[in-house]
Amino acid sequence: MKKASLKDIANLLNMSKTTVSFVLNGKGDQMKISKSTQEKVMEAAKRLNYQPNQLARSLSSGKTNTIGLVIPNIGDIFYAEIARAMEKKAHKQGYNIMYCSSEEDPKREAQLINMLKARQVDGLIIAPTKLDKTEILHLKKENYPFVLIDRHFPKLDTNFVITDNKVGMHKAVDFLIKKGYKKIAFICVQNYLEVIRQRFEGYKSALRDNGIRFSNKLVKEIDYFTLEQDIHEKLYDMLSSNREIEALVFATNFLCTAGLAALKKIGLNIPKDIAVATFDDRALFQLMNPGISAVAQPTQLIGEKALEVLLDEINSEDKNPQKQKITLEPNFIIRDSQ
Amino acid sequence: MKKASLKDIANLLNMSKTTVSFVLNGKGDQMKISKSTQEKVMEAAKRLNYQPNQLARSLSSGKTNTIGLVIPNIGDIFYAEIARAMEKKAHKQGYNIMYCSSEEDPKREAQLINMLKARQVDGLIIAPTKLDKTEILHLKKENYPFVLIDRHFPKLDTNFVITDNKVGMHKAVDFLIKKGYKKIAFICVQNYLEVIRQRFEGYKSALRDNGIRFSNKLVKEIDYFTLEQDIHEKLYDMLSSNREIEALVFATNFLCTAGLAALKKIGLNIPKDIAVATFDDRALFQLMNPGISAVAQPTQLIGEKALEVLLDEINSEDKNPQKQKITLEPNFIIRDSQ
DNA sequence: CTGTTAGCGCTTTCAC
DNA sequence: GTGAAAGCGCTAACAG
Repeated sequence: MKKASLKDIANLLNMSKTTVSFVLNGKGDQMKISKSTQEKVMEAAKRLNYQPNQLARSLSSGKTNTIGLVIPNIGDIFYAEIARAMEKKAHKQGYNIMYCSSEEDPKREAQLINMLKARQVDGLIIAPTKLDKTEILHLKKENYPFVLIDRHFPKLDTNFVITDNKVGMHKAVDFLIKKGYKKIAFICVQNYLEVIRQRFEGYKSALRDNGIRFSNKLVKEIDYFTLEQDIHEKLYDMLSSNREIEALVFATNFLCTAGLAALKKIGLNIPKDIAVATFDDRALFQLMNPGISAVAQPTQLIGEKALEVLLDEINSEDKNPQKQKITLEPNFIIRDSQ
Repeated sequence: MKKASLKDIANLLNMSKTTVSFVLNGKGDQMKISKSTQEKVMEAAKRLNYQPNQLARSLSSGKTNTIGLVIPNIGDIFYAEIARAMEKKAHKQGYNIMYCSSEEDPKREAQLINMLKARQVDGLIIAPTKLDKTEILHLKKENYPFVLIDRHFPKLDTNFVITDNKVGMHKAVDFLIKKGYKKIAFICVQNYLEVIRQRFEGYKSALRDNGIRFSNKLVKEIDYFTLEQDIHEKLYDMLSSNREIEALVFATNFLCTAGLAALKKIGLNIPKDIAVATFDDRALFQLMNPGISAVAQPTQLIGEKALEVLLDEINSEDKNPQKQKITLEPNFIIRDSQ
């Protein structure tokens, strides 16, 4: 049997589509449609198993009640958690999320954004992959509602929800120092993004606040593409030429996992031989032995806030409302790695 | 500036929408539209930054080129990998995936399926949460194209792509036994699905094949909703009251991660004090120390196959084609946890 | 080669 | 209280 449409049920009941539409949209009373008519409509709808066609509805109303989410990688638990929190909240407000994973590919990201726009999503939430702003500038120019998460462009006036990378790293390093560690090395990636730069700032400021002199020798930049090997070499060199290094702070979770593997190979014991802390928490760090202390970002809050900001903008009367710039504070989770 | 529509560019060029539509859809040559006209159209489209409205297009054509994917949990890497493989393949064929996570809630699942249908997705791929078949029966009755993954209903004639759970678990347990372990406990969830039942079968058949007597005492059912706590208590009870248990086999990856955390708290060393193996692999299990041996499902294949089957059905001339039932064989990956 | 026209299924204004 | 009719933006059969 073919799917029933508004028209079908109108025909069946010898009424107009208008009436049926009103009733089905709960505007029956408001439009003063008689109880009996309303009942007939509801009954027929149920009997025909009527399901409104969202496409038609959206085309007509100009609203899809869908928001698009573009993240670099669904497989990454960090983004998965954000997505989940967002979805839950969205659902409560009658919105659906359309997730897309750009797989860290800027081209794919651009495609996805366009696909979502073509599908007329009411707004976008994006964790941009690259420093390439063109796509974002486009959205801005078109006045398309969107909010950036995780990463943002300091010079652009856009909505964003990020975590305070500097503060997070400061917390970690400060804690180590208070624990008595003084020679603390900072391990990061080469050619780093804004995010990493801020973490670096946090590292330096923690040293400064505690009266410890910063030394460039304690900073190691690792090549992302030969991660495992490079980190092993650099750590080995640094640790054997500089016996006094007491702690390692990693700028990202993947650096930490690679670094831990390297330490294991080198034969160093945590925390006996060397202390460790990292930015970005992972289930792994909790399960490991010893547990690795980590700066955890408030993923749930990020997801919820981002959605909130977006819906604010979507539902705003103001055509071009003030952009909301939200920076959340991360937590340092203390485990047994120092 | 308002978004440009087909009509806008037709008006601008003093042509009909038809012509413009044909050109923009690449049917220009086929419709023998003059080169000059085509160029004019393309140029205007570019200049106006024309982006077709998919809603309108789909409403008119009856095709959305979107397929809906309903999984129990995006946060689960198992589904994330399936989704990713599927997405990649879909993209190549010009389809988009709309992911939805039911959060293991049957009500939510039903809602999502209906939402996706309302959005006129061309087909559905579903990892059903529960044993309640009503939603699935509905789809079947309506002849809506869909394929089940991961879990299925043996008695229903539907497309599905699953892995052979029994064989997978048999491989794991058999390996442990061959390694010399005899007292092997099976840890699963309460109220389990068909999937778990099959894994349980695999466990029992491996014991049987090796002449080991099955004991109910070695089976622990954990409450999904208080996982962490419950698994800790039950493992603690079991292991302290039954010192001879030599190995733990987990029925799912989340049971295993929770179980490992519990073992760590209890203070047991793997594999010295106790051996471990699990169904479902995760990156985590490889990174950990020791690496955890695991039955790996061919997630990528599942994703690709499921999509293939679905597209077959969608594009089939036959209104009610033969259902494809695909069972893939999992691998047991040996690491250092025994 | 290009234009006219009738939908797709729904919303909503205006009229009776 | 209810209906007619104009659109939303696009496709595609048909006409010329």
